[in-house]
Amino acid sequence: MSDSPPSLDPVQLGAYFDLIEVTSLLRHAVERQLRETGDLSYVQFQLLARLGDSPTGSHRMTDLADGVVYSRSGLTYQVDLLQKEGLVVRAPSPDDERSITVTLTDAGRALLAKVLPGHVEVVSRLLFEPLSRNDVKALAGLLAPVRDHMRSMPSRSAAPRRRKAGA
Amino acid sequence: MSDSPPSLDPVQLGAYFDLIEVTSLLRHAVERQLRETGDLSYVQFQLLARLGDSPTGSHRMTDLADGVVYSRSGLTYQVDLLQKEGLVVRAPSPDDERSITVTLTDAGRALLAKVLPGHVEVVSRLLFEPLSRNDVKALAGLLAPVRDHMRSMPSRSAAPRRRKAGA
DNA sequence: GCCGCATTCTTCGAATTCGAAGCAGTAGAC
DNA sequence: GTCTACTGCTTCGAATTCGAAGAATGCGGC
Repeated sequence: MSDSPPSLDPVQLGAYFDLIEVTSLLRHAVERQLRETGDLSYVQFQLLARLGDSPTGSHRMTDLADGVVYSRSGLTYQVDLLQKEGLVVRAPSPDDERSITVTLTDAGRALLAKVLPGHVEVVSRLLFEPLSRNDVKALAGLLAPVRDHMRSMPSRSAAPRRRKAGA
Repeated sequence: MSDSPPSLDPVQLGAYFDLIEVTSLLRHAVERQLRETGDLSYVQFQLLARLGDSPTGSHRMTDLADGVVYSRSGLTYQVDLLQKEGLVVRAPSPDDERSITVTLTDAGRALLAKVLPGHVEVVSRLLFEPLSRNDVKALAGLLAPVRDHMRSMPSRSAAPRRRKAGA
């Protein structure tokens, strides 16, 4: 009951607000650049980037969705779009017939290469310009544990599917 | 023109990715809590919170939109919803007939008070649990300049910004 | 005072987003 | 082998989001 303070202290509040505000602004700016340069949304870019980072150039649908924190159905929609543009290919997984493996095509890799410089430029200018090398190191050092912590938290509504008329 | 490096160094990349990932996860968790506790979306909560923070309990539409980094039309839609629920009221601005002043109602303030503890709880648990007091201080110290920097950047093909410090 | 242009908010259409429900494949118990 | 629960993906409907265009007001120059 009284475990959690009724409010955050001012420093926490500031950090929280700034975090939300900074990423909102950054996302906005990045989105515009991606739209102009390669007609991509941010999610689409994230997907291509993740695939590009993979040694095999592919990932399962579920892993992609979890990776970019997106709904399954939303991912289906986005991968549909990317496939229509010829940027990725879908193929059934060899070891598990249920899984779909999404793979980056050459066109996808090319588009990624085309948008990347501008993307880097925006992020550098907006996010990193006011930060020294040590600042960035400190920031990374602070955020990594938070990310791990969040990823390790139970999903809080991991309610297993309900049986109808159970009980 | 080719001054910008072709890529970010690994530390920068890590900080950038973690930033995006952390806020995505946090937003997701917060959104669920708000939906369950008060049937509010994150944007709606942000709007109520901003109004609640204001000494007068009100803001102009434009300032709200800029504050939460949202499109004008999107804000119109959201304020419509909030007004239908009786959480805010719209009134023409006294000094500028073009402006609409949005004001928090008692019901809005009550709902805000109702959801706030749970909100604080989620943020504390997810974001601040792995951080020491000094960590939080450091994080706030790093993000504030970035926020200021981003806010001061020209919007890159948007309307000429109108900076107003006073109020 | 009057005109041209900027600012504010809304309406509109199109695209995206999510959750719930459904289908198919897999794994473990017996 | 067969049954039951679970996982992975898609379809579907409803709600949200944005940008462009439109209507109304304010501002500056003349």
